[in-house]
Amino acid sequence: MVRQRRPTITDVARAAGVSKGAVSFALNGRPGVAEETRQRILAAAKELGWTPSHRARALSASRAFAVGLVLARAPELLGADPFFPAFIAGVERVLAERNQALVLQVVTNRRAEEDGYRRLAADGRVDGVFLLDLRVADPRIALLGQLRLPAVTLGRPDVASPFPAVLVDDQPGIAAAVNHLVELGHRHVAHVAGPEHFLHGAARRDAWEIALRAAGLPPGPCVSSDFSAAGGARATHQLLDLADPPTAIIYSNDVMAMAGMAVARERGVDVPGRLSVTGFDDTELAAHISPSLTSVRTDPSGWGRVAARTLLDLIDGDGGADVEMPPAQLVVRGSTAPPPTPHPHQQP
Amino acid sequence: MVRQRRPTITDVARAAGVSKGAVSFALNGRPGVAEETRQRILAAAKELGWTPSHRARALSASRAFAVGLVLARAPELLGADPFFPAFIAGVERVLAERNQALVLQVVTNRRAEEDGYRRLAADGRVDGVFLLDLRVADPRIALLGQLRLPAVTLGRPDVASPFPAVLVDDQPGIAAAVNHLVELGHRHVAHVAGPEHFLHGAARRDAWEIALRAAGLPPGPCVSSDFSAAGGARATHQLLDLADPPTAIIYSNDVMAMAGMAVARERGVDVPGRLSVTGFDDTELAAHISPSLTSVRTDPSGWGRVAARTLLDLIDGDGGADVEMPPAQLVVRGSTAPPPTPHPHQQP
DNA sequence: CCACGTCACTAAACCGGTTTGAAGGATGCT
DNA sequence: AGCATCCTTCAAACCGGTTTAGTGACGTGG
Repeated sequence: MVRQRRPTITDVARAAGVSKGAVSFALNGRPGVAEETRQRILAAAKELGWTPSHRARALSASRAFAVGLVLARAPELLGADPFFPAFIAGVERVLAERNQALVLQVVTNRRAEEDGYRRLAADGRVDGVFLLDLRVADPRIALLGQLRLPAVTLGRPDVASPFPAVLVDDQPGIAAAVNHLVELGHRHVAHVAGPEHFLHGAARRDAWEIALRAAGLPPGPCVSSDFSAAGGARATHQLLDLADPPTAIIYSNDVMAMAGMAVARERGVDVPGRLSVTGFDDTELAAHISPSLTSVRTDPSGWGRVAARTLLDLIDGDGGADVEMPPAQLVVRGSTAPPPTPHPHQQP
Repeated sequence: MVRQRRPTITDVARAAGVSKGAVSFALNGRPGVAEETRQRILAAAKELGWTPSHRARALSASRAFAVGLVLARAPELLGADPFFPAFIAGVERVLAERNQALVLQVVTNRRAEEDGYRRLAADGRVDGVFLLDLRVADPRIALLGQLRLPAVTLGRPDVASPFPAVLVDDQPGIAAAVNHLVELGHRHVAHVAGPEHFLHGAARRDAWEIALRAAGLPPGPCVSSDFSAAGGARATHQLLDLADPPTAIIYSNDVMAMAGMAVARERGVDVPGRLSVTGFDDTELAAHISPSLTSVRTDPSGWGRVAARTLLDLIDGDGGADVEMPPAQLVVRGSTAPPPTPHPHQQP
């Protein structure tokens, strides 16, 4: 026999010989239902294979039981970015436990991004959202406030924000990379940054500069790029074209670092013999290229878990406090080494 | 003045001096409403800033207005896989046009994957799903049939399937890679395959074998791996350890190919001088490593668009036919070259 | 002048849950 | 015995849309 229609709460009520209300109370473990009746109801529900309709519940509770994520990425970057899938995986783990769903929107430019949030809010598809890739003076903070959509930011915004933040500190990782290079003897350490309008891009740039100054060294040249392989290659050419090229380059992500290593190689600049290179993210591939890439290990999946927990707590009305994540760690591999020894006549 | 509560259809009806039903008819462009009245209603709606509640509509229409995607990936692969973000971007583009949402579930093992589909179906969160990474004798086909959940498969299943398929043919791409290598003079072409239980892994392996046989050559050694950099490195060591190592290796994805190139380099085997290498996916990084990677270009974003269209049409009751996608193209770069010339005493 | 069809619109039912207010029955206390 | 109290249960309202059945006004043809 084929089940034509999925059973409703009314069917269960009829089967158990009680009212709809009683079924609802029994299912949600609320007091006011005799234990014996509760058991009878639950048995009837199991018998009929009934699961409460998420749609009906959503309407009744005025809740979506879902959270949203709007992702704005240039199409060419989407595939290469290791952050976003891992972040989502972490988010999912928490959502699954709490029976919530993740509604994803991928857009390819900023204008569409704000529309994405608007749509999620207008439709009431989600109860809250994640705010990633914070930008300088990010307009989305105000937008979400205006849309009355709870949110959690990844990183601390540079504008006043009513939302809890999951604080990821890139600074120690970059500082560790700088110090590692300085200890190896480098005095001329350049940086290939991410886009300047991203807070994390700017933060890594600042961390690089501060760490160098703390070591008593002038910051070397810095080139802003876009996190893509093509961009990393371009930036590397720029740096190596300089009259006084750096002996080490700190890249703001692994993809640019890998492209940079290739550029160096094509130009006959040995890595790490004549140029040391560090990445950021510690992607799986970083350990498996040649030379293997010294990089800063981050934990996007862990951030996702914490961000999800924070957001759900915020939606439930408790919580709302910032959470500090452990700092990123430097993983030293084969792409960093002492700088080339100076020419003999320069030695003391 | 702060708007406390979002307006409902009742508010609009009252403002326009009509009934709820009239508002609904006007909004949905259905006949039976005088043009003048319709304008008045739409004006009132705009005035109040009313958007129909997606939740109420979902309950009433017994539709979720959303589609689902359950993604099963080992955690370590999540970041490196260029396919999935691009696919989703393509999907999103179509969904946004039609005001549908994408509900994502990421799980890390198969057991959880089936539960993922079960949950999506039980909650009625989605009206249909995408079925990716088809496996040999894939149990999910039967499961979805049983759950009465419309689906679209990416690739043609090897079991009877009631669902439309978006047909992606990896075969021409692999064949082109093989032929390219054969034309360069290679006679000993190995393959590093993806996991055997994936249909696309098996398909690429078969394509490699068939193309070699068609060229009158015996298939070289084949090692199954897991699409990860670590796996690609292991497989490459295995192949280079052979008494009669191949002069070319066709990898089933770019990540493994890149790791393989690194292994070769570490072992002092020049690429492409002594070993030619091809990848699959044509990730952005492929063009920016050294030597640049010859690879097979695929179009996951295009597949996503077509898959989304097909699924939405299926849900709407029309369509249901398979769609054939254009074959993948070989992109020749620096990692392939003629094989090393044989030792003099072997020459005629 | 009446029967009939058409059009514009309304009232009410419906989707499937949750929540509230009240009723009924058992128990305890005086 | 009478009354307050507690527990269990039910009926009905509610969430905010869509859809159907029905009503009144109007125009037309016989």
